[in-house]
Parts: sequence; C-alpha cells; structure tokens
Amino acid sequence: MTKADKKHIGKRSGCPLSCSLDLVGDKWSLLIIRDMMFFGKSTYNEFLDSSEGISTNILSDRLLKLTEEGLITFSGTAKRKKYVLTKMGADVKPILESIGMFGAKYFKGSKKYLAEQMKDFQ
Amino acid sequence: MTKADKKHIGKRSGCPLSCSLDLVGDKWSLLIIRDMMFFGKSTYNEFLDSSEGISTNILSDRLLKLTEEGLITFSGTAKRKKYVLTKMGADVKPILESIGMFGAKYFKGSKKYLAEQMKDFQ
DNA sequence: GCATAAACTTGCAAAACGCAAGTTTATTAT
DNA sequence: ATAATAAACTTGCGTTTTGCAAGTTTATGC
Repeated sequence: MTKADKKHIGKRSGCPLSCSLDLVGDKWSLLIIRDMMFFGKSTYNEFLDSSEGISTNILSDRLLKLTEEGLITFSGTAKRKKYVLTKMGADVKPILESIGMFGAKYFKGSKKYLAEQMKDFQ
Repeated sequence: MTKADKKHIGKRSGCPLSCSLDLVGDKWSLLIIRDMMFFGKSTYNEFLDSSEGISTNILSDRLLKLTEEGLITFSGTAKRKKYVLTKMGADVKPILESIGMFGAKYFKGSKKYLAEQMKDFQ
C-alpha cells in the first residue's frame, strides 16, 4: 500500500486495528457512542450536556463522520433529529466495555462516577 | 469537576472510558502497544518500520507519554533502548482484541493483512 | 578510524481543536 | 398572534497537534 493509496482511501494500513482507529481513534467519537448506548441519549443537545464538555463544532463534525461511516443514523426533521446506533454502531459495545474495564481498574474514582451517572439515568 | 480542575489533572471527567481515552485515545498509541504485544517489537526503529508510517517526532512523543503514564518502560542505554510493556500496558490486551475483532468484521482485506503479518513475524 | 545505524531533535507548514458568538427554524408561553 | 425560548447547527479565529524533511549525537561493525 503506497502513501498515495493510503491518503486516497483514508487508511494507514490494512490492519484491522489501524482501520478501526482511523474511524473512532479520537477523543470524542467513542464518548458519543457511549452516551447513546449506555445513557440513552439521542439528540444534539443531550450530547452537548456530557460532563466532558465537547464543543459544538466538534460535535457536529463527529455526528456527520459517524453517520458517513455507518455507525449511526438519524430520524426526524433537520431541526429535530434523533440519532440512533446502526448494527455497526452497536457492535462497538465490546470496545467500550474493554476500555471501560481498563479505566475502572486504573483510575481511582471512576467507579464513583459510574454510580453517579446511573443514579441520574435511572 | 470544574474546567480548571480538568485542565489541571488532564482529565475531562471521571468516567473510566473518558479517562482511558485521555491516555490512549489517539491514532498512534495503541498501534505502538500492538507492535510490542503482537509483533514482538521493542526498539525505536522497529516501531518506525510499521506499515502505518509513524513520523519520528510523533513516535518520540508517544514513547515518552506512554512511559510517563506507566504503560511501558525501557531497559538498556539511552542510545540502545529496549521498550517493554508494564503490567498496565499488558492489561491493554482486551482493548486491542475487541477493536481488532471489530475491524476484522467490518474491513474487507484486514484478515489477509493479518495473515501476511504473521508470516513475516514467525 | 570510517561508515553505518540507533535514537532522537528541530523547523516549519498544514490540519485539527477549542471557544465564543451568531444563525435559522420550531416549539412553547402569554 | 406574538414573543420568547430552544434545537441544531455554522462561522471566525487563535492555539495546539500533526506530518514531513533534515539535521544531530553517540554507538557499533568492518
């Protein structure tokens, strides 16, 4: 795979790990999927509310990219969108779980955080 | 957690997923760990050789950060370093596996890539 | 002792990010 | 009916991160 090829198809290599990271290997995409999968969020403003504080332009960008990549879709009108996970998006679950387990092991206080979130969520 | 707090401790929230992404949520860190864990790589130039083509300054930066964060260490002299995974680094394995499984499912050709890599590795 | 290699560092241009403010259409309240 | 509020963005701009090429320093091999 030449450098031009890589640029053209937007992949750095054929490695399954590398290809996946080209999709969701940033600091926000997986958090949006987390909010949909575990906290039942589906609208722009719900995503904005997350405790991590994503900015509006980045959120727009990620919702568009995740849609183009086939991880999410939406229903409703342009001004009242409801985003939902596709099958591909739902298949991200084991990734979130393994990263979450790692975090729960190595970051003190993160279990407390989960308890808080679940209380709000019901 | 206030915005100043977040900046100070370098975390966006207490969420275990978010905390983990603050460490390895970029396009290169997990590939370096992959190279150590699955392809037996341990030196700077071995990492440089990967098919994804990481640039030298980014590799330096990531090796330093991964070391500071406790995921890797090194032995040997400054000019002949051998990097190894710590226990914390080894605990990243389920993350790599789940992302790899996802990639193998959704990216055609990535299985072929794996076969190639394993042939070279032996 | 000379050339090659390992492990970086530096400089600079391009891309991505973060923040604040503004825009447009839809719903809710009076 | 109209005014205010809210949803879902967009735009502008300064800062940070990335990518690429070239250079540096010390160690090894011949």
